[in-house]
Amino acid sequence: MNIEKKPCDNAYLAIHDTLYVIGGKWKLVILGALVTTGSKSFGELSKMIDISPRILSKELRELELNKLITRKVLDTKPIMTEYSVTPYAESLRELINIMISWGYQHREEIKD
Amino acid sequence: MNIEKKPCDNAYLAIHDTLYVIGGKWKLVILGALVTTGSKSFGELSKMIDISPRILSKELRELELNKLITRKVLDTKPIMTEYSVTPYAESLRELINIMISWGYQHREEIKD
DNA sequence: CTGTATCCGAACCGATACTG
DNA sequence: CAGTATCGGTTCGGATACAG
Repeated sequence: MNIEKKPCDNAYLAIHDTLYVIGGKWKLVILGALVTTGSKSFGELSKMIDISPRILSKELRELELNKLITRKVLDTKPIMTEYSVTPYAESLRELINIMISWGYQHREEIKD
Repeated sequence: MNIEKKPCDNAYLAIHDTLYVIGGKWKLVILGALVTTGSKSFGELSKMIDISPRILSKELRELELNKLITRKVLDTKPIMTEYSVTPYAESLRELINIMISWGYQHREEIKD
């Protein structure tokens, strides 16, 4: 997907691309949680953002594929994992912060 | 929705709120088109971003409800419309610009 | 031209049970 | 604890025809 586009790509196509990577109901929420509160285990994330394991698993896999997070298996018993944002994901920090403040602000705006 | 949330809202909930307003496959693409290239008619938007009329209509209605765009009916024959971003939507311009540049940049990043 | 109505397949996603 | 398998419901969205 998003391949075979004309070279004369323009702005809204770039937005399309971005949405393809971090769009959907959960990816930015997950990244936001990791960015603002640091690395988390699978279970911590699951509770924190109230998402079912099936979906969380899928989303984390996709984020990892896009090099936005890393998965580390801890040598515990039973096994535990640790998900962290990559340095590359730092490039999204500004985007995430804007989303957060816009969310707060919009809730006020809509009160009418 | 997104009402009845606890007052101790936190970052990922704010992101959730933002995504509720401008999330989905099309809203930011539409806003991006309007922000970067100015007001457009229904048909222009439809061609520009390659979206079916049914979806476009629905998305525009929702954006209007959230006070992000305005719809103006022109006194032509046959009738035409003009969709524009509101001043309020300017608060999203920064977000949109980041999305655009991130989209371009990510395409490079992923080339491996 | 600007939408709406209908149809219908695809994607999404939540719950739950279960394996290692 | 971490994650997968299965199931089923809901939403999404594309195509098309059509009405004002």
